[in-house]
Amino acid sequence: MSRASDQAYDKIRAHLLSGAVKPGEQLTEYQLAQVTGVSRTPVREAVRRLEGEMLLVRSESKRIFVADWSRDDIDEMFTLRKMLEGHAAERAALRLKSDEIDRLEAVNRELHDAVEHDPPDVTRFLDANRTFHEIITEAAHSPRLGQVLAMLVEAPVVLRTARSYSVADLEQSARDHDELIAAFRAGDPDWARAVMGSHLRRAFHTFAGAAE
Amino acid sequence: MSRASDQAYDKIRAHLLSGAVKPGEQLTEYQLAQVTGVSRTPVREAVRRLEGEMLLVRSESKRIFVADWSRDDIDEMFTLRKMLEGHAAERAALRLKSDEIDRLEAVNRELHDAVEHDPPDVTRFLDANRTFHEIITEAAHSPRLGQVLAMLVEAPVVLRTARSYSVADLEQSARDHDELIAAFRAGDPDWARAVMGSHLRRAFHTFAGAAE
DNA sequence: CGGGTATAAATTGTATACAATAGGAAATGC
DNA sequence: GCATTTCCTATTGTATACAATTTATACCCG
Repeated sequence: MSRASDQAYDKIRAHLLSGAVKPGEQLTEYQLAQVTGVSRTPVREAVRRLEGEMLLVRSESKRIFVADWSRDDIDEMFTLRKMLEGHAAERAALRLKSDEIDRLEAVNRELHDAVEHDPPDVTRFLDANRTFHEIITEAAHSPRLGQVLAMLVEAPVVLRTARSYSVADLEQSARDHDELIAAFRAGDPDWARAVMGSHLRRAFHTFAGAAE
Repeated sequence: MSRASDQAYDKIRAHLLSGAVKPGEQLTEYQLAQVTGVSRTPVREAVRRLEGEMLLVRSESKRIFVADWSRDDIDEMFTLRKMLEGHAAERAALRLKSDEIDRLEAVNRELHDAVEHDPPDVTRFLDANRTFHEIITEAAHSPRLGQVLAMLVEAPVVLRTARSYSVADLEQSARDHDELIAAFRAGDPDWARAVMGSHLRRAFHTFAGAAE
């Protein structure tokens, strides 16, 4: 994509995920143009993208607001992710080559490290986690699945500042990934789907706690 | 919705679905601005939306092309729809009130009429079909599911000009809908999901024939 | 001729000015 | 004092000019 609108997208997204702006808060194109240092034109494109990812929403009168997620919203979203990522895991189990699984293992080692750090490095955890899931989605060789998931995956992360991740949750996530890798090595699609399902359901309860 | 960008969206979309432009064909913003009668600015927004719905794609160098769907693409898309609309049907079976089911019946009568017309009125069929599925998605009360499905549902219709719908296919579709309505009346989510699954799989084979 | 390079054309990307619209505040009437 | 209308301001929407980038063409040299 274009340079300025990408820049705007990255900056606005980072801004939202940093927690510097609160859910429900209004944003204006002008304001975002100031912050990102580009004109309103590319800002508009970035905003549209972020709307697509449901990090921003528009009021009836087209004003821009930071998305505000209810517990039901989060439940719904994880239900969809469970379906779609479960499917992705199934396909990945049938397609992943051993060197790709090696890569998953490397990413998950990184993730383990982030968890064992004191205090746990949540940002590094989230980055590694994202990469881990992206590799699986990628391996499913299903471009539309990838596109659809892209708009679902990041959304709840906007809430991350609202909660303190418990070390136990992070550790369990890392262990889920370990088991997922085992399922991939075994080439067992049913196993992979099942692990992915429980992994995401647990994640839901972690996030849901933050939205009460 | 008389905003220029909405106008542009509707016109471009209709243009694509009319079959006036062929899959793989390049379009330019300037050209689309001429056709739609608005400036490039709203055209760009419309194009971005249609990209999101995967009716348009961009080359590596950001040029705009009419999406070209392979048989595998269509398969993948119907697989995703089966998952997501199956889920929607399940939820709808638990939530639909009898007056809403009445409405589904009315829409499906319209659909039957379109099929029995000689020759079958494919446009009316597709409109009624879209409405039918929208009511179900709506009844699922899952906004994100709705958003995700919106980008999947229309896409293969761009291929419709490439095939002649067989009357048998259309009739079977109408009967599938009848059975779906029965499942809703019974309030049986499993039945609803199963019918939706076979309905969409059949639809896949219908469309897949067009993409060979 | 063929290949590579310079040049022109086509296309998308960005900034900015202005238009349209919605929201809020002030003024008015009762 | 409260509701309603009017006007002003804030915000989004559109057109257009220009910049950047990519593709196509023409040209030169071997």
